[in-house]
Amino acid sequence: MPTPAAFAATAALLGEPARAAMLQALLGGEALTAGELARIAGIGASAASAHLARLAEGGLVAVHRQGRHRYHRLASEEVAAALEMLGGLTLSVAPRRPWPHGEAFRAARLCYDHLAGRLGVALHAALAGRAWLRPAEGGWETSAEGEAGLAALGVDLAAARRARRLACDCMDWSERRPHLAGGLGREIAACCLRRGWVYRMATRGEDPLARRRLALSPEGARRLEAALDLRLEG
Amino acid sequence: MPTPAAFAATAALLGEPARAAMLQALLGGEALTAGELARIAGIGASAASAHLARLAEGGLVAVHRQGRHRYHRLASEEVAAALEMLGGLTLSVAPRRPWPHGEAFRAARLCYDHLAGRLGVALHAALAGRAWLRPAEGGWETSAEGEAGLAALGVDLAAARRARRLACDCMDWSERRPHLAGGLGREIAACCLRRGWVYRMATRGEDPLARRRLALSPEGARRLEAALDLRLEG
DNA sequence: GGCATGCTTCGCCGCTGCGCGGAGCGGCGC
DNA sequence: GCGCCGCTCCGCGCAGCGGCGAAGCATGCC
Repeated sequence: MPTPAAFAATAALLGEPARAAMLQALLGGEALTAGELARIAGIGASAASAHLARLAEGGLVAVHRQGRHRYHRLASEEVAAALEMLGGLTLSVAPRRPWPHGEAFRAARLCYDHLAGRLGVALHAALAGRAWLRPAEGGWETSAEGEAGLAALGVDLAAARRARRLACDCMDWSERRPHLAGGLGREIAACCLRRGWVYRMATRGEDPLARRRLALSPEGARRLEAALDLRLEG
Repeated sequence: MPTPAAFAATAALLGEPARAAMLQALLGGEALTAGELARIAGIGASAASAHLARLAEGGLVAVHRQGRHRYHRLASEEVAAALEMLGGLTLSVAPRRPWPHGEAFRAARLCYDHLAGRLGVALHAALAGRAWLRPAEGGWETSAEGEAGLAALGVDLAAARRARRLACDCMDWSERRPHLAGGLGREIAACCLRRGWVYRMATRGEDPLARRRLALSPEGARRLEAALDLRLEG
């Protein structure tokens, strides 16, 4: 456990409206430029630059320069998990009027780079319940059936294994049960998006939350049910 | 997902050193008076009072007056889970020099009112692995064997069922796997403490973190191994 | 009743830090 | 080369917040 001072320093980075807006936008998993983030946060370029410098210094975002743009993304999935958890806490301690994205968010969304919401939780339960995954040190490992099944779905297992962790739990604030994160969570999400089984409900627009909302296509529902007996009531 | 402003307001409550110190102290699960918290945070009584009022207003702590004392505790286990997760994030983004409690904290500690660390994670794995628990809506439910086994250990199942949630996961920052929270998690911890199977390594002292550290007694190790085949390398 | 204790309220002060505008720097395209 | 664009650095002003001490209120003890 860190010292209170170090803990507070990290929390303070999240506790400022402009930075919070930027981080929430980055939870969509896309890398965004400083200018986009400034517009999202509703502040000028210079203020945004200072905020992003502090977030990078604090290890919460990673920067990647490309030409005259600077692309920012969350530094790790720990950051994403903490943001999700704090978002859930905020909803539970400060029950506000229903937020426009609330219900749709609960069905299916991206949590940084992996699937969350009822879809993500159901997928996690199906993978563990059918023994495609089994508990391992620090998370989960794939079983033989799991490897075969995932490969048949088109998941890039080699890419998943290159991640720092193959598979681990990420707490889902809306379902209060874990969904799958780690390299495998990322690759499953990438596979579903690539094959059109799930798709973003908005690809552009100034609202950063809208881009995180996902919908399951009929094809996707069919394939997931066939492979994993996964059924969503929605 | 909350609005960025609401999210930031909650995070800002955590992002102030004095408040962070108070909240970390409350993670020990004991209710503390305003005066104790002021001393822990190293500030005067009036400043502490203002901070505690804001924490209560924000829904992070609950207050219970008893005579001329005001006892404060964390408002819910969601708060505890978020604090633990942010603590883990802080350690991972700002790897500091080893903190005196670091290693001992990883072995066994209290996370608000339930067991955490290697002990907590091993217990969770043992309960699920031996099918004393099975997945349910919003967390876990007990199986018939589980109820018999837990009752034989001396866990007060009736008290556990009175909680808002019987059993759910709480992410363990040091092990990166879930341990057991909810009413059952609380009662298991209470049972182990009551029977002397685990004990606090410090019951008094100004260091709030020291009180969270737990040790497993030889008797406790024996009983848990007999009942659940639970073995800790330590 | 009288006094000590625990906590809160109030008023004040000082500082941190957020935001802006302007200038500076580097990359890109005509 | 020149101009445009994205981003960063500098200096300024302002506001919010955290800290303290003194006073006020409630509770408990003798």
